[in-house]
Amino acid sequence: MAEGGGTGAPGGENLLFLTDEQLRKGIEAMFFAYRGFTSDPDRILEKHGYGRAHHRAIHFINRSPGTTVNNLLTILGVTKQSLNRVLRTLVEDGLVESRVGTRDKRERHLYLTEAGAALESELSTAQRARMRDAYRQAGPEAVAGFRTVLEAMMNPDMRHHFNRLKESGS
Amino acid sequence: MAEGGGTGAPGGENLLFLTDEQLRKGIEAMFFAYRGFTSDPDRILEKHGYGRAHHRAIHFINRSPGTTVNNLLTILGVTKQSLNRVLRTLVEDGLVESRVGTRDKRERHLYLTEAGAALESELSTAQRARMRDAYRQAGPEAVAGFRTVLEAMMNPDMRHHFNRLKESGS
DNA sequence: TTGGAATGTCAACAAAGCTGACATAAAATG
DNA sequence: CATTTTATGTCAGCTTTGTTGACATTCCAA
Repeated sequence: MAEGGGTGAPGGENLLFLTDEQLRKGIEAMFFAYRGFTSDPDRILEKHGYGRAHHRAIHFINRSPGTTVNNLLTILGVTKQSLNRVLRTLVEDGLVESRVGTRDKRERHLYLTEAGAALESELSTAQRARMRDAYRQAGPEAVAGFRTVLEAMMNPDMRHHFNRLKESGS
Repeated sequence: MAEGGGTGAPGGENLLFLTDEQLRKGIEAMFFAYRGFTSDPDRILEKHGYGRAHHRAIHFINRSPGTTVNNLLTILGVTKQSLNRVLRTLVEDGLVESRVGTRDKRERHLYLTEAGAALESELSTAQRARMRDAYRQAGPEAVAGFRTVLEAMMNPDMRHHFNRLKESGS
């Protein structure tokens, strides 16, 4: 029944990792890590005259070829007007093809062109390389924990999108 | 000598967690989780008529009271002109106090006022609550892994700032 | 004391978010 | 079948927040 052994939390668990100070460090870690996470793609995008918004569109079009504007919208969580501006430049530049739907002509189905796939590959390769280095340094168990916490941090509808993407292949 | 056992990687380790597909999922998890991470503060900020940039400034001024504009600049990784605009509104609104340095009059030292501390607390409480829930769901070992991977993902100079912040208290 | 370096501010511009208005196609309703 | 309502996507204009360029002040070193 001793309280000094590190199990003084309600429920009998050790909750030292839940102190405000620990949580604050987690918040800052998230902030700084996200900066690292985006820095390599940002450099590449700048070279091509694009921004992070273009990257996101390209990523998810590659991930779900033939997806509609509306579907992309809910995944990205931006307004259609904002997405539209990005898509327009990508279509104009020949990186994305927008095909009018056959069943429902209101919809546009989006595909990467060869050039679009090339840029996607360049971005993805760089971002995966950083992820791979971090994973390798941290080891498999840390990676599992990383993924668990990230998933718990998502809003439910984001988690829904995330899990749907998980099922499909490349 | 069967290759199907999961130890077919060079070096004799199990590197299944480093497949392109795993890395891609990690990338997407990072994207969706960051959205969740920022969603609560964003709601609060909107209520007060501020943006994410204000939150970042408030957070790090609270974390290092008396910090200079230049120091804040390197931590936030934005241009001084961009930061200046944000700081000006915070000073005008009475959330931040900017004192001319005594030793070096070129410098401005930044402090939260009482009102600034109140907003910081509101933002921080919300963000910590989400972090706490995620940590609690995931458990202490997952949290350790989470932190390890995030730190490995940072750029070296960001990691430097991160570790310097860790040392100081609240 | 004078010239350069560091710090911070002002002005103008670009990227990417937002709301509002609108055109077109599909679906629902009479 | 005609008409209204709903869904999807586009165009215009505004806001936030990033950028570079020009500049004032202060410090330091020659």
